[in-house]
Amino acid sequence: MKTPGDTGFAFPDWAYKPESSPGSRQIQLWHFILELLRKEEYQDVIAWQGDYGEFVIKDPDEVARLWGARKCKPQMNYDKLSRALRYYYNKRILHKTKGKRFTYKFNFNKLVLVNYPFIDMGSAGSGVPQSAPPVPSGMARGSVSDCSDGTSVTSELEEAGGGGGEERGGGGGERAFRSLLHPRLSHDSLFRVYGPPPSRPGPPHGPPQSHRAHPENLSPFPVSPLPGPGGLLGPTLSPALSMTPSSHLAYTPSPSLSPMLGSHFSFNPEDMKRYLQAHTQSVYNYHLSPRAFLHYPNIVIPQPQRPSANAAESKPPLAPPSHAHAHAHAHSHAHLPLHHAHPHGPPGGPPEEPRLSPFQFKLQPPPPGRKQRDGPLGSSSSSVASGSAHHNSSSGSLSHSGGTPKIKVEPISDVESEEEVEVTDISEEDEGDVFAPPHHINGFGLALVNQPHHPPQAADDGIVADEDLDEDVFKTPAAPPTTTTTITSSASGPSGGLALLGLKSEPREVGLGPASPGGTRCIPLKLRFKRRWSEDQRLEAGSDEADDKSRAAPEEDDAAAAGRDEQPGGERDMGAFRRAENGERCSPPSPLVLPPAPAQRRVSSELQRATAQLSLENNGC
DNA sequence: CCCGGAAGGT
DNA sequence: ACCTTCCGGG
Repeated sequence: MKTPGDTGFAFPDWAYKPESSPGSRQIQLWHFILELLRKEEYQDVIAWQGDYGEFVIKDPDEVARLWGARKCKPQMNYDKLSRALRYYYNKRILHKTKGKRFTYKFNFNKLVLVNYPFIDMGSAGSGVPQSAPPVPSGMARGSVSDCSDGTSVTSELEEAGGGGGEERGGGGGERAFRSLLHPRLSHDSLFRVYGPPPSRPGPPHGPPQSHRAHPENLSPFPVSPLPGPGGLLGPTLSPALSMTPSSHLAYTPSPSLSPMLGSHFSFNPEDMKRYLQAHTQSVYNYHLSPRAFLHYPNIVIPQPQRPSANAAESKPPLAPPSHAHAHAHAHSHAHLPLHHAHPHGPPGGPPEEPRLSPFQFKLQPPPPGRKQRDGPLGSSSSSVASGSAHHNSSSGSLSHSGGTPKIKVEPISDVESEEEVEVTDISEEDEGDVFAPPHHINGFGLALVNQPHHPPQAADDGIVADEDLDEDVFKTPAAPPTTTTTITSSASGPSGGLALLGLKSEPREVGLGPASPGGTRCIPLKLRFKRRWSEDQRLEAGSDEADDKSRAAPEEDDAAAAGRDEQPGGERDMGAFRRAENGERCSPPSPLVLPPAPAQRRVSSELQRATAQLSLENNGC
């Protein structure tokens, strides 16, 4: 298969780097796409379709026009826009779904937003049913504390599901969890679950095509773009992420959203803590690699535990009971289906005001898989394919070597292959400063998550040897361990900074206690990481991109989806661009935002929020 | 259509 | 960095 090299695994930096501070940067195309995807108004123009993260541009000219409007480039057209999209291939943000016209797919596999868990990819509307992640308190417990290391996510999950949920009484919810947690099922289940969107309730415009969708749902992997006989999936759903079902679960979207929206940021340590907690949990829950923490190296995250206090009521989400179907809830590990969603379908709904989103992602290119031409001279291309290599070690975070000519390597077929992770940056950051500037935190990033699927040892598929993978992984940068260590050790005072939570958290906090039995529990951290990583890799490898055809193995992808829309009204062409709205987008120094978030939201919710945040509504050229 | 190189802009 | 423009090739 692919070379080991590709192990990659990790998430690309770009995914992670928040960058842009609130006001600053310009909107990026992928953000914009995501934004459009999340709004129902644009369903006829661009919509999720098929696979997770896959979307189709139904009206290329319109999309181009919108983009051009946003960027004030009237000359924009699909040809140009598509060129820009192609650049994303290299960055791995997107890839093309071969065989389908105007169809692309976000490469969010396993990506989760980490830094700011607020993404909202969900549907737009108001409440996306799925949006909320359950994460009841129980989850929380599970998540982090399970084992001493935080790493043992897996077990946690299991536990949660099986054991103890407090929630059980809730009825269906429990089930859902289980599935979620179930290691094996997890992926499959995940996928299948949401298939049926409740069919958009009130599709304002939407054509009801969705019905057929189901057949596919079952299959974990929709697999290729072609859904097979049937064809497409529900149009509105966003494949990208699955949200949790949650209707029953009580998760509350918590106010967090609001905060962001409101634009108030707070700097309090408390808030920070919460935020961090949330983050942590997310990480744990989703099995993020430790790197996820890198962003805040010095911070220690408090343990997630406090469940719910707030959660309870803040947003009434959704959930019309009725439609929610059983399937729907299932899992969520990573994906949420989003879109469609409005519970009530408020097409006309009152437009909420638009908010701006302060944050944006910044991307960075991961691996250079590409080549660039050497020089003008033309050494005619040597195509060396060598490949292997990649950077070596250390740290240098940046490649200082200026001169090295790059070889053009063809990316091995695709995406998957390379991902090298650049650890470097991490290290940089970690080590770099202890005190991270506060704003550092701003921004959210994406991180890869592992899905829990299999228990550590079992490699069902037999895809790859774990060890090998591990090695690769580790080899890359050695950071992980280090990181871990660092984190752990650093516990610091709250004052200026928060302390990072050690990976290991104590169980007691959560209250979970010993309940967990998992087998893994006591594995050393390192091992765990390794395992986890291995798994990840394995998954990734498998999954990859073959979207077209190859993928048989299930994986999970997540994608982003859209989230709540903020203004339904007609923004469509006209108004939107022109109106000045608050114009706040530029908030300057924003410190950080701290959402009170309940900590445990799942990815989906995270994504949702983030998206929301992204709201790129800028206008005004 | 789709792919990417190249040059240029911000 | 991230496109935007242009363009030859498949």
